Amino acid sequence: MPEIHPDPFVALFFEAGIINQIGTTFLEKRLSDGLLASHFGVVNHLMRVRDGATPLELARAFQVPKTTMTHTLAGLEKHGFVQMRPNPDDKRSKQVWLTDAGRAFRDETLAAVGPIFAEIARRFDRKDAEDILPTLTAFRQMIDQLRDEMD
Amino acid sequence: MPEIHPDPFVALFFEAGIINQIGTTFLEKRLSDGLLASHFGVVNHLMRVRDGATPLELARAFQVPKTTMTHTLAGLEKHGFVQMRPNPDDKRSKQVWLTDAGRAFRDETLAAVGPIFAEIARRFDRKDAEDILPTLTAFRQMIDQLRDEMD
DNA sequence: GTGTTTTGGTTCGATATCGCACCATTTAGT
DNA sequence: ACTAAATGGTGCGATATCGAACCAAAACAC
Repeated sequence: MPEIHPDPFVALFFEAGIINQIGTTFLEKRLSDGLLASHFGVVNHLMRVRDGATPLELARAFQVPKTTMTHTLAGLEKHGFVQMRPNPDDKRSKQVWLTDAGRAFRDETLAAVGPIFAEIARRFDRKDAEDILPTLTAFRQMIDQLRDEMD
Repeated sequence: MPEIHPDPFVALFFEAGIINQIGTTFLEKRLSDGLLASHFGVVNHLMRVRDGATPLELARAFQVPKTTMTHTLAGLEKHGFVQMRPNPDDKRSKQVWLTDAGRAFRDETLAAVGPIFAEIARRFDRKDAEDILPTLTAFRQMIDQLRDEMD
């Protein structure tokens, strides 16, 4: 099943879909309770990009509808991983802050998936991955922009 | 929000997730009724890779659980886009065959998304996409293999 | 300043996704 | 052949996802 695509852009979307699917499965197999890849994604983002982000910023970062983010955040709050506070700059808005439990959750998850990434590094040339990354990121930014222009 | 990743493999999964998300949204905005990207994906696969594939083959091609594929196929059948027939080689199994309506659905959808890909091609160097594709595909194949070895 | 529009967020309902348990058939072991 | 294990598929239940409608606050008219 070679899955030959006439258009490289179509192929890009296809490969992204499969990689995402497999990556999500990898991650969720290592998570307990009712925790999902989306939960980890948000916690990770808060830790590495900006703690105290607003729900809408998070929704945009992951390109999901804001209703989806509301739901994900409710789950994180129920687990005690984040705390929602009012946004001092805008009374409509909120801020999402990590708790110690949230940081611990992130560390544990990273530890749990560590072996997978170690195995991936064993099987795939790290430099090859680094080489394609700038182009892939540029592509993502471009369609991101295109999406913004379309509503 | 630069979203800097320490590990290029992590970054690959991240970019794949966003690209998949945006691509799915692009596609589904152009679909009517209750039709989803997953429906189009299956029909497209049947047309371009192998008509008469079994449900399990399809599930593996898209790396989704077989229950998900059962559900997707039920939707396609309800729309009259595919027909399920018993597999003559294995009485447990089935074959999924496209109908004329299914082929028409695929053509209409391709026409509907055509302008998006035209715009993408206007904004991104096709050669750049072609250049990274082999590495991206190799990466996908590797994690695909890794996943198989892990259950 | 008052009315209009935009923006941040939630509620609600429909349905997609997926794990678990199950059945039927096929394959493997001996 | 006969049992055990593996495989293809479905039913069911829980929950994630997402669009539509909504509310409140903010930004923009003028």
